[in-house]
Amino acid sequence: MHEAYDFKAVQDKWLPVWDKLQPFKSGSDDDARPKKYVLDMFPYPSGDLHMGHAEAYALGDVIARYWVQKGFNVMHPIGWDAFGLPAENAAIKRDADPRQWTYENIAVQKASMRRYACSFDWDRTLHTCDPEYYKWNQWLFLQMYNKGLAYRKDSAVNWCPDCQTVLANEQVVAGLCERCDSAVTKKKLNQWYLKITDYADRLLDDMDQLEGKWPDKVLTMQRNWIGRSNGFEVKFEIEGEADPVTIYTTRLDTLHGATFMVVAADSAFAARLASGSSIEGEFKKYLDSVKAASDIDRLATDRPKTGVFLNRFAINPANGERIPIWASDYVLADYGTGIIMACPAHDQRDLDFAKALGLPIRVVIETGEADPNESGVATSDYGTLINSGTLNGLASLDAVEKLIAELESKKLGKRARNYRLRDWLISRQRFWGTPIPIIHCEKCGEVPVPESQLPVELPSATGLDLKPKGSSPLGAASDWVNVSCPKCNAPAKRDADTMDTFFDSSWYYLRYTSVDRDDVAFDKKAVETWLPVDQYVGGVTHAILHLLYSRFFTKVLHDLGHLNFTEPFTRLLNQGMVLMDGSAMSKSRGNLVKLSDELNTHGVDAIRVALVFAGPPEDDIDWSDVSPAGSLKFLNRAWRIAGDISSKPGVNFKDGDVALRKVTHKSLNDISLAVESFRFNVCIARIMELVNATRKAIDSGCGGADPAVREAAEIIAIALSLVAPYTAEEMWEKLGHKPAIANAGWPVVDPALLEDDAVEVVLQINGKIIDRLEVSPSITKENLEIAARANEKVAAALSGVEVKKSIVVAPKLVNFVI
RNA sequence: GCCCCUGUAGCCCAAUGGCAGAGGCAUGCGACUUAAAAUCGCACAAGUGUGGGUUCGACCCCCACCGGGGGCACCA
Repeated sequence: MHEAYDFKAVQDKWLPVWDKLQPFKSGSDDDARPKKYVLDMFPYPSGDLHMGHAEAYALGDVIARYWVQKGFNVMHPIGWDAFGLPAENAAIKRDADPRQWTYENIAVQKASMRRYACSFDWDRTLHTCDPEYYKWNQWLFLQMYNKGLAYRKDSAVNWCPDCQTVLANEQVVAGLCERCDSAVTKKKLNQWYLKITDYADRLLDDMDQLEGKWPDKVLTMQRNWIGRSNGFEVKFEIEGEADPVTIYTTRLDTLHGATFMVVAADSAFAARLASGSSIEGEFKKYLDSVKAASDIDRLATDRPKTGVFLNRFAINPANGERIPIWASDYVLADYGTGIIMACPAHDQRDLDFAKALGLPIRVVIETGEADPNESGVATSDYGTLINSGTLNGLASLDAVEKLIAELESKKLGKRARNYRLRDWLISRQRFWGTPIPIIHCEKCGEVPVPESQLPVELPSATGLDLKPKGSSPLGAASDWVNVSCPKCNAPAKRDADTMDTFFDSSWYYLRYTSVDRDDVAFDKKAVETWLPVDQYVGGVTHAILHLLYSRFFTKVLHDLGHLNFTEPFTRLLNQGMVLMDGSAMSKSRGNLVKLSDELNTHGVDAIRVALVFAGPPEDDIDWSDVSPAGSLKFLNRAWRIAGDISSKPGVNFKDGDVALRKVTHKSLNDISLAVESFRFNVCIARIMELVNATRKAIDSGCGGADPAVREAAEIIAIALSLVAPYTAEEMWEKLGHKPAIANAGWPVVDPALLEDDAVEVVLQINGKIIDRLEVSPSITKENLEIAARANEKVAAALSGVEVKKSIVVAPKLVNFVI
């Protein structure tokens, strides 16, 4: 009778030992070993860790621990994304300082991570809410400010009425606040922006080097988000205006079909065209109705088109035609020039508008499809030009070339590009974030805080009303906000807004290299040693926001001379979500599975194994399909093997049972391949297989004293150390070794043992299997065919018939076509 | 509406174009037990969503459709 495996005792036994040995402390910058930087997305400290964290960190851990075993100098750090609204909301509820809530939660999560046995280097950790960290946010902001990459402007911004703060475009999902699901409205405000649009082309083009290393899904999402469009700008004269206006189109070939012009109703240009004219009242009424509509209304695609005629006319430069100008909300003020030429026959939106308001529709491209006048469906394919004067008969693309040449020579048009991407709005009217290091002086205007005065620390929250009210709570901290101008010493005020917390996370991966430095954001040599990140692991929820911003920051810092690379994350793994009964776990849904409960019931290792084994890492896991009890059973079986080994450590494995050794080395080979290709579920299946084979060898094969059995057990322990570190360490001790198994080294596969003595070859006639044959794996094609023809059943089938073709794949199959 | 991913035993999942099954869960039977749980052993099952095509040969490649998931959705 075996003693029972007591996971609780094993956990309590090894944790303090590892704390002392620190098996995952990364080496210094001049370590001779090749480096690997494995990075998990850092958590937001809202309460304790949950199932999603458990999965993500288990996966990252497999990778980090594997490279440690392989002898790499691995850096695997963790920190906390510690600024943000939840801390502030919790503080408001409890009338406390957000600091307290945040640091308490960090302590809770850190303790959980230690128990969860994450292979983090605890000497490299950071909290973005520490002044030692956000000082460098401010420094970075000023670097960008000095380069003109951070600027202020007035514009209608996304406003969340619930959070009482502005949102970046990326934080608005289908018209709703991504955080609280409130309907987002527009508000005219003066705000800080980062000029990410300057980097649009590079952000797009550099994705070529990420191809195959990042999930296609993420690359596609980023490409869509940037939304580069290649087209043309064309100037149109306006009757009664001195200067022509410019429109943007991707379909220059349809220029002759432009039967009207539409300007964005909420643009300054529309207001100017309307002002003082007879339709001004009507226009204002329309504009008011447009402004009242929420984003959700605007986004409804089946919404009927509306607009108002501005009683003005433009001249189509292609044919001199006088076309009416309308204002409508289906044209966006902040894309292109906010003015379009409308070609209803070949653009569905324009067609819908023309039909709704009774405007002419002229087909100018013959595509062979039904006439849009009758079908109501715009024909958007390229084709042959008609109704287009001298261009008639030309193919679309030829017409474009001819037109652009003419327009260019008359300075009426040129090739142009547009992007869906907008500049990144970073100011937030909240307390718990990085203060923007700018002082507003009546005389000098915006004055950057001198570098020597950084950080601009947040004042104490005591006495401040943190409740959202549309302006930053910092504005009320009079001791803090009132300062003298660094330039002229006159009384001035600090900028009271704080930065979007995505600013914090856009460069934290650089800071890990230099957490103990207070004189620089990051040490150049350390960064050049460790970066770029070799493997980044995190949720697909950050496919656009965080990953796009981080790529942007890396390029900016590169251009400023601080980095020698332009992409921060070489490889990216997106783990799936952990669901319960088909939907995301949440307290309100009542389907929340508490991680701490599961850990108490089944132990850390069993939970880690269960999560990793549940399926491919990028797939969602349904917890109702997961069996932590089954995982614990498996760990038990593995652990018992260590107790059944009766040979001494150091015994020569070469003297062991060859059959088992072959299984062992085949498994080892498969395990390595599976880990390196992120098929961690397969990796565990292979370990299970090896455990089963070893069990059999002990019970009914070569027995527990055979060196091959020890070899198998040691390889099981080391492979298991990637996923189930406690069980592995316990096995390692039982096998007579000293801790830590994390540093045992990855066993080397003996290629000679991967060769089978004999393999089974399939014999087919016309693709149908008629027999099997045992042959040597090194058999030649010729010999295999001879052997196949000699087979009784084959010979019988082939006798008297003509073999049209024989396919011989050594050493797998022979197929005779008759 | 457009684009992408996906569909294999009751369930989760494996299978460089070459014997559909590696592993697990669940289930059934047996061993141990006074009994049960745990444990151990054995067994069970699909012809790969549907219809075409390419190929000597297709879960794998191509086309269409169906179901599931995701992204984009007035960006001219």
